[in-house]
Amino acid sequence: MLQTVSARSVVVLDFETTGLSPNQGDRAIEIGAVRLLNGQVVDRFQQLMNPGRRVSGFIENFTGISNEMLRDAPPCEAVMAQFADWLGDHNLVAHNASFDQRFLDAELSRIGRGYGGQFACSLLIARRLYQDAPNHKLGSLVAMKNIQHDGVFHRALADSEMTAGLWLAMLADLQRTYGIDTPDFALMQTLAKKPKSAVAAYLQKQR
DNA sequence: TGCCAGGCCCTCTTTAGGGCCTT
Repeated sequence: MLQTVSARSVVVLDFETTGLSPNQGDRAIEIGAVRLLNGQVVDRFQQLMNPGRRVSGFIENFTGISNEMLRDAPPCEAVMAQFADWLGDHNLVAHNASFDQRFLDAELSRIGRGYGGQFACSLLIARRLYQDAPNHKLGSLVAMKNIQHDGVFHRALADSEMTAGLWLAMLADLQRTYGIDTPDFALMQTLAKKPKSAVAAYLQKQR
């Protein structure tokens, strides 16, 4: 029964970080996530975390997360342990998932934790479904698909909510445009790997 | 000292280079 629930619900994840690469010493400073079940947000997770060092002025400006805000935040290790418990074995979605996966893996590895779910990338799927979009940045796709948002960008929970909205919009377009009744997670993962030229034919076969 | 991401994807490609995305 748990497996059925996990297969149908996904966690949409977003990190704010000190930089682009955990391999270069960058750390997470905020995690935001929503759990989607049957097209609805049924749970949320949001937490700032103290990476143990000061963040750059660029990151303060980019995210609006200041060193002062992080000073009293719990350490990454404590937050990530909470998140691992919350995440369980759910599958994951993120915009440019390879980025968030690298940080999730790096932060969980530090505390000897892991996760059982798999990732799907909303960026790779959007590049295939919306091939004529001017670009595939999260903010641009949110505007193009008229996805509701509160005007906050580059904060973890706000970005995860918008990514969740994009995910649902893509599922709806697969139903509407291609007649796929219940596009599941595995179909989305497969779609993300298809050559763009093969997308239409692949989706026709899934009807 | 000086350097510094990584993966996808296109093309003036594949014995490579550069733009797009994420912070």
